[in-house]
Amino acid sequence: MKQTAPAADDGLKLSTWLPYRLFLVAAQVARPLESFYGETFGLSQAGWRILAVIAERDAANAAEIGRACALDPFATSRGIGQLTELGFAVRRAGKSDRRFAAVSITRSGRTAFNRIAALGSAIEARLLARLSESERATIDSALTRLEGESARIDAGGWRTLLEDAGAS
Amino acid sequence: MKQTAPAADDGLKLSTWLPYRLFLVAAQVARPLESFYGETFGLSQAGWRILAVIAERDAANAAEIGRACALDPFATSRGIGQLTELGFAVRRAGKSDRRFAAVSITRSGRTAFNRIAALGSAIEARLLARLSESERATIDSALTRLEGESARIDAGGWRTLLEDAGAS
DNA sequence: CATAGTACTTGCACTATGCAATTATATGTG
DNA sequence: CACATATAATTGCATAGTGCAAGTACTATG
Repeated sequence: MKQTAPAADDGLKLSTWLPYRLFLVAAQVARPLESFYGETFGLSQAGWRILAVIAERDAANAAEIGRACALDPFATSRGIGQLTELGFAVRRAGKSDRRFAAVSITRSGRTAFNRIAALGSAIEARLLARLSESERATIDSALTRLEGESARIDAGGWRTLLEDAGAS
Repeated sequence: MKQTAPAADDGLKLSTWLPYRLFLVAAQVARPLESFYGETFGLSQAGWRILAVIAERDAANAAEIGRACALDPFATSRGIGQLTELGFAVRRAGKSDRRFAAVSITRSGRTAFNRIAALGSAIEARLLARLSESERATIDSALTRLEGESARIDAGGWRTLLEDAGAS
C-alpha cells in the first residue's frame, strides 16, 4: 500500500521556471544590500525604496511614491513614517491641496542614500560584468516588455490566467 | 534656511537599476500565483516551493530541500510541517541515518502541485510570448551566469562588495 | 452647509522570521 | 563502554512585518 507518488507530472521544474530564476537573482542580490542598510541605518526594505524614490523626485505625495516602488498605501505611509523618524525625510502638507503629503528628502537622507546607492551600483556592476554589451541591450529591452506583461498579469489575477489558458 | 536637499547625487535610479527590475517582474508575477495557492490550498510561499522540489525529487532531506529552494533550515522545517498538515507530504526517518528526514510527496500533494504548476506554466507562457526565440536563448544563458554571480555576491556579504569597489 | 469623496494615517489582529534552546541520532575518544 | 562532540531537524518565543477596518483631515459639490 504505497502512500507516496513519485510519478509523472506537469513538467514544471522550479530551477528552470523563468519567474523563479528572476526571483532567485533578485533575492540573492537584495540580501547583502538589505543587511547593509538595515544594520547601518535601521532602514526597512520599504524605507530604502521610498528613499530612492524621493531622492530623484522632490515633494512627492504618498500615492506617487507607492506607485513608483510598488507599495500599497499602508506600507508607503509606514515607510515614510520610518524615514521621518530617522530624519531622512520630512512631510509637509501639499501646496494647493493639503490632503496630499509633500515628502522631501533631507540632507542626511541624501547622505544615507548615496552610501546605499554606492553599494547598489557595485552590485549592479558585478552583475553587468558577467554580460556582454549585446546581452545587456537585449536584457534591457526584454525587461521593459516583461515589466509591462507582468503588470498586466498581476492586474488580471489568477482567474484570468486560467481562463486564457483554458481557451487555447 | 533650507532643510531639504533635492540636489545632485549618485546616479542610482530605482526604475533602471537591474536588481530592482528583476525584482519587480518576479514580484508582480508571483502575486497572482501566491493568492491562488493561498486561497485554494492554504499554502505559503515556502510551502509551494518545497512542494515543487519534492515533486521532482523523492525522499529528499530538509537540507537538500532548503538548498534547492533557497530557504533556511527553520523555514524549511516549517514548510514541511505545513505540507504534512495539509496531507501533501509525509516525513519518514532516513534509511541509513535516522537524523535525516526523508520527505516525500503524497498523491494529493501531487494533484495540488499539478494544479499550481498549470498556473505557473501559464504565467511563464505569457512572459515568453513577449520574447523572440533569440531573446529567450540570450536570457536563458545570461540568467545562468547571473544566478552564479548573485550567489557569490550573497555569500560574500556587503563588506566584500565595498572592499572590491574601493579597490578599483 | 451638509454630504460625499479623497488622501493619508493609525490601531489591532494576525502572520511571518530570526535565533536560542531542544531533541534525536551518530561518531570519535580515552 | 561511557562520554564528549557533532550533526539534522524541530520547537518556543520574542520581535517585526502585513492586511484591513476605522479614523482624521481636508476638498468638492449639490
